[in-house]
Amino acid sequence: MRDVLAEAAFALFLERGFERTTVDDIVSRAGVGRRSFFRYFPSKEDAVFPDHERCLADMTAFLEAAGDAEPVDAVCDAARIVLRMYAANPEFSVQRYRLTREVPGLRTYELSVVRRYERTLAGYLERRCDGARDGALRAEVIAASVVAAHNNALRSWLRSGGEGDAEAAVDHALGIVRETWGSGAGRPPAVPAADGEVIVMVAAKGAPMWRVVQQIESALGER
Amino acid sequence: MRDVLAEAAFALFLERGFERTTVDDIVSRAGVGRRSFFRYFPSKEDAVFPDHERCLADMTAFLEAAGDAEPVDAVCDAARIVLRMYAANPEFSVQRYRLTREVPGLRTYELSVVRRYERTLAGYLERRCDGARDGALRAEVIAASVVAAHNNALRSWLRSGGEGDAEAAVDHALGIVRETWGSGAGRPPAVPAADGEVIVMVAAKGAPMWRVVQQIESALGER
DNA sequence: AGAGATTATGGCACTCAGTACCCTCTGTAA
DNA sequence: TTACAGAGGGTACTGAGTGCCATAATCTCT
Repeated sequence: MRDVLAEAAFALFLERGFERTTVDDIVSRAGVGRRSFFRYFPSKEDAVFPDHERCLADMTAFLEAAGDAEPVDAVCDAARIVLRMYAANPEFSVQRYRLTREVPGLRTYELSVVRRYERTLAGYLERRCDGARDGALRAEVIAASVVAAHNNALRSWLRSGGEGDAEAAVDHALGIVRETWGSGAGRPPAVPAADGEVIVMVAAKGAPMWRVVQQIESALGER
Repeated sequence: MRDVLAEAAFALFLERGFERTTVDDIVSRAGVGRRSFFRYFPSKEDAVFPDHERCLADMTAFLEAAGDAEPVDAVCDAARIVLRMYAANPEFSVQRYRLTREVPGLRTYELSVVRRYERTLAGYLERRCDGARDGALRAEVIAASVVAAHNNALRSWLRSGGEGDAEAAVDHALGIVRETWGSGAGRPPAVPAADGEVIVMVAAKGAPMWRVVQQIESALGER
């Protein structure tokens, strides 16, 4: 029944637009009572995102099971759960994206959903950084970075009409975040016992941090 | 008149709560017609944030005038404009914060406002990184980081009841972002001509990037 | 099977935000 | 004075969302 309603709603939204479709239109197409609509969806907007609630639960469960994995890696992997939900139905996702772009009410609704993902990630990071200096701050900033990177890649995939490899695009975007916030987010693990190998780096004074990191990483990669 | 309405609305929201206050209540306290309310505020929520529109315009103007300042510094300074708006009326800001925490509709509205700030910052960064590798992606991630850091500090100041130095808290939070995304965001400037001074760093293989950056910075700071 | 309880669904009436349309009042220019 | 413009006010309407109750389907226990 939930599915019937969501399908009827989405079809009508595509035909006449979101705002020019009333709840009465939806329930009459679905052949159910008006009251039932609000039993399954607290608002008209919810019918456009019928699967986010479950996805959020998946993400929460994933992070609870994440154990002692590297925290930034864990939240990046958690973000990929969302991507996979979109990628599972490319046509639907693309149509919904176009709809959302045009309807301010849906944009706002989507923001509130994204915020919940972000809070979930930040909460996990905060737990993992418990007690570290600026733990909560770092957790929120990293979560925001992960979400922004994920959404940037996701949206450009959606804008392209669902062509190309969404996973690869998101991997690349998240790669930048991981490079930057690396494995030191939160409780910095003790520097692992080196096997004697060291890096010697020479950089000009005033060189931007970002370049420094890149140079170190490429040096590590070339070995 | 706008001010009269906003004041009447806010007073009632504090007394009875946001949802239990109707627009009719507001206009009758303000002594104006119902229709006039919607002339000044497109929605009931807007009456709670009467100054964001102007603040957004200020931010846009600031960034337009920013010229060739270091981009990350510029967006951090732009974010401080928002802080100053809050800090200008601590009592009001704190009360509004408490109200917003409790009313889902206001939280959502606030998200849409925050998003507009973020888009403004990201747009500026994108223009400044024009053509750089992953320019748009970096711009969005940096903007999200700045907003998250700013909001984290702002909110903890608001939670404390407006005590303490908000500017200092935000400076510290933004400092972390600047350390991280440094002056390399976007079009990385040519490494400045060094005056012969170099840094030599030794780190264990596998050391987290974040620690590496910290060590370099503390070495720079100790000189 | 059948009484009783529980749950899903439908219907009705209501509140209230937001909008379209039109009216009045006030000030200004010719 | 008339012509006009623009700010404010009033009325009626649409449509989302809610509370309440009636009804049908399903489950449970004996």
